[in-house]
Amino acid sequence: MSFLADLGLLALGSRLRAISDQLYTLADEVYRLRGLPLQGRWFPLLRLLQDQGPQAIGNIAAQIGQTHSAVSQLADRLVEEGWVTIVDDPSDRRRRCLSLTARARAVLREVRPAWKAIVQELEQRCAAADIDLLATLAKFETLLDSDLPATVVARCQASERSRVRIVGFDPALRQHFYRLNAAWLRKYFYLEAIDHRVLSEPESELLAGGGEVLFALLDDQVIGTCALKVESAGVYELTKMAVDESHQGLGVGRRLLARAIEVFKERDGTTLFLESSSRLKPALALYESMGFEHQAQPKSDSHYRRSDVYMIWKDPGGTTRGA
Amino acid sequence: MSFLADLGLLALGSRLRAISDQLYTLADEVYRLRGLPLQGRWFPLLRLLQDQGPQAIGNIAAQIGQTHSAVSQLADRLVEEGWVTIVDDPSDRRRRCLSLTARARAVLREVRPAWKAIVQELEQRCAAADIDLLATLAKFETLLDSDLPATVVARCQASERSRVRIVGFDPALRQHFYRLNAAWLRKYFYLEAIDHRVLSEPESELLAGGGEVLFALLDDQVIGTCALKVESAGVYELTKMAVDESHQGLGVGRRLLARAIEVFKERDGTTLFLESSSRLKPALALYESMGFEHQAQPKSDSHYRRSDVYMIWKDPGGTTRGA
DNA sequence: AGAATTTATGTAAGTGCTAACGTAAATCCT
DNA sequence: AGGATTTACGTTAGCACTTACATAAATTCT
Repeated sequence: MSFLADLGLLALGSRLRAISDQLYTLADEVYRLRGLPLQGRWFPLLRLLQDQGPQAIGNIAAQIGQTHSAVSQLADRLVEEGWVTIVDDPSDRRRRCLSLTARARAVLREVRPAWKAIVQELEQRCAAADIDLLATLAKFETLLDSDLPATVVARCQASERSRVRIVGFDPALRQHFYRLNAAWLRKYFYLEAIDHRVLSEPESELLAGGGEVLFALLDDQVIGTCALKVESAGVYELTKMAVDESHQGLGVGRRLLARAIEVFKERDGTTLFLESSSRLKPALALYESMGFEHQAQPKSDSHYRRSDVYMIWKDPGGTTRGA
Repeated sequence: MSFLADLGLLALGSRLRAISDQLYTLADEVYRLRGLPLQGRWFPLLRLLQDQGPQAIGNIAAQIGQTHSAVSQLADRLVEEGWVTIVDDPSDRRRRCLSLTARARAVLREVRPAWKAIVQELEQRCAAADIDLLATLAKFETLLDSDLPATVVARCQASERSRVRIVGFDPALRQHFYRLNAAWLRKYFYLEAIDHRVLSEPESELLAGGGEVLFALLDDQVIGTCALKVESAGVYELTKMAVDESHQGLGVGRRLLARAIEVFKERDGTTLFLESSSRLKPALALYESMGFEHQAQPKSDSHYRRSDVYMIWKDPGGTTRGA
């Protein structure tokens, strides 16, 4: 069991559930020893009826934090065992009001001292251990209220963002250059012959001519890539940009692009262009934000049938973004 | 839901269970958003296998605080879904060791950042709320360890003891004089004719002759009774002593007896005797401890067929016990 | 070494709860 | 007023877990 404790906040669910079960069996054991024909799990419902009089099922469910189904089923059982009766609400014939039987009220009067004893004993032990569990729990509950999952996921992404590195070509990663590009090409279009050739042999098709292939790594995982191809002296094409679908939204594309532009500048390129498709809205938005400008007429000698967009990079001045 | 909070420590079980469920759905939601094919409930098992290598089922159960059945069933499911494999332990052919598949290990590597994000977010929020939930919980867990139910029941009894009052005869309680005595008589013997007469009409049979009938009340509930009957001038018989079965162990009998002796003294009685049966060991022990002494030969003119014990009270001196 | 006990696990049945669906009654909307 | 929506509840199926029992292997005890 100490393993769960070692895991800390991660195993909190399991630990709390275990404590919860312990508390229920504590109550059951006390009831049994006192000869009270009661079950610990009935407590919230019975106590609610005792404190606040007859209640409709949905109402009870809301107050004790369970579903109406649970209350409905429990109610059936308690009726069977003679603890509550169900009367139809005359003012609203959908509702069924539960109320305690005389016997239940009598037993509950007898149970009261046991409840008191449980509370007192727990309070005393908590005081001795110098903890205020109720206050701590109350705060913790409110802290779970707001939109935790989204916040956690955002935190995940921030951490990933900081773990992403952009690196140059490495033969060991060649397969990923193919894999990442093939994935999106197959999704939106289809692989053309030229794609297959370039993706399979980046060394001869791109690097040999003075181009570059970049990879984005998340730890040791390849999640994105893009390439620069030399079309003619000083004229570079940005191409074969792809980011793994499950890692989009991390800004990987932007960083690949920024690095490609750096490379282009380092090599004193004169023109940087790209060809794309009007169907790829998010990609186009990225290109625009990085300084690419749409050209009125498409490139005359495009290699791709899918491309209907032609953009040329204009240096927007200062470094828009660091690496 | 605030109803549960109002109940404080009593509804702790329900609240903890609710929080536990919330935490599981938090984890599930995070996994879903990150595209991880994992369930929150698998975490303790998978994490254990990841941290400590292949483990036998019983071992796992002990570490994660569940039954072996639960682990066995979960294991079957995880095997079906390709997360773990089961290999028989060669050194002990009863054991089946679970170990992670390669795929599971890969996925778990990917999950790690999500775990980290969850922990960090919760830690941050806890810090902001100025609570140390883990420390509080750890203390609370140890505080549940020792024998709580028995302690609580003892506390109940102590409280009842302080709420017990001994009162004189009241016509409104006459039925209880019959009820309490009939209960034990039917259990150990049977009602003799004389019993029925005395129990039905205590006023004429006991009080009219200068006797007394005492009742023990727990709040407004009659849980014990006993009577003094005048046999002849100054000679009193202690009789019709009965304590409700579910309220024995509270010292009610002792207090009834003590009060009866007081009454006997107040009325300047000369002899106080009782008749009983050797079968009623606990009662005899009480009589002895209060100063009654066994007589060698039984009373010659006993009214009861069941009685084979005859005791006479000898004042042990100082007041043994207050009321 | 053989019998008795303990240990490790599987299986079946049951409990407490939820999600998802369905239905009747009430309410809202012109 | 009459149709659309909402509300209150029941029902079913399923999950996670438990208890109780069964069984085979290991261990202990003479």
